[in-house]
Amino acid sequence: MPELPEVETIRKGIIQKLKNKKIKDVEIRVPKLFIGNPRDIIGAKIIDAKRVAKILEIVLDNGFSILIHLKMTGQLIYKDDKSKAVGGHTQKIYDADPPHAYTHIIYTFSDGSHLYFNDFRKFGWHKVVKSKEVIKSLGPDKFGPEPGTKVFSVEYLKNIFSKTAKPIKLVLMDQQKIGGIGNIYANDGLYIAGILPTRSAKSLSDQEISRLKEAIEKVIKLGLEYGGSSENTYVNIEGKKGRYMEIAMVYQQKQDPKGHEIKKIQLGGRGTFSCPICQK
DNA sequence: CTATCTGTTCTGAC
DNA sequence: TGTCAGAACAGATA
Repeated sequence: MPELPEVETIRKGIIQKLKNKKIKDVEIRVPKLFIGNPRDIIGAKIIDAKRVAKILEIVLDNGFSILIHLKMTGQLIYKDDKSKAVGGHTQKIYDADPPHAYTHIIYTFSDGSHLYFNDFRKFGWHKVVKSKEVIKSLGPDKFGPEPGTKVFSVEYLKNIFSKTAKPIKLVLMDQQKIGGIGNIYANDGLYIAGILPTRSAKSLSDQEISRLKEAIEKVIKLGLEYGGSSENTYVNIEGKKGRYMEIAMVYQQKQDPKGHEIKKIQLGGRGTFSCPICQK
């Protein structure tokens, strides 16, 4: 599932492809993944797409929004009647042209085009809520500031880090404290900053915190530039993969860019990668 | 075949 | 109230 750069890439795609489209119908094949009343969105027009951390919000012209979380393996793929979403020859069903066995929700627009939601693990969800109640429905204090915003300052980080002895990597991935960072960018961000993922958050010096802030913002920016990471199933709205993994420094790598051997451990149940030479 | 991974986050036990 | 394993699910990989 996407992290901030992946979701942001999809958000841009939605604006590009879906703006001003009218929802004619929605087919819900797996009811548990769709929360809310489909009647609230049928006949409405898409006017905007926003993002809260890793959650997408599709804004409609009738006062409702569709919130979408893709979790680990969710995909949103847009197809008009003539285009093929996924080019070329594919062996796996999951990479095939939707709809297929893992397509769980299908939006049909009045011009005959479709938006397909695929998710083979079925962790993701769609939820219809009033646009005004988006924050309320997600939980007002559930998302910390996002990298790249004014609130995401060295001062803010100093404050939250000083309060916990947990490994720094877990704090970076805690959505309540910081919004949008997942496993890939946490690993690579710490590498760029030269800080070991296991370090206790409160042990970071002011200088390290400032380095970490810059590193996180840099790695998120790289993710955006490369259209996200496609280690496994992530694709953008046109069904294309992102290229961040081509430049990933430690995440899922055997060696860092300098040829040092990377050490892999488990931290909070997640694969954690670091270079014992470059990170202290 | 078995064990262990996987871009996330919520829940329930202690 | 904080922390942590396990759950939700369906593969792929060694």
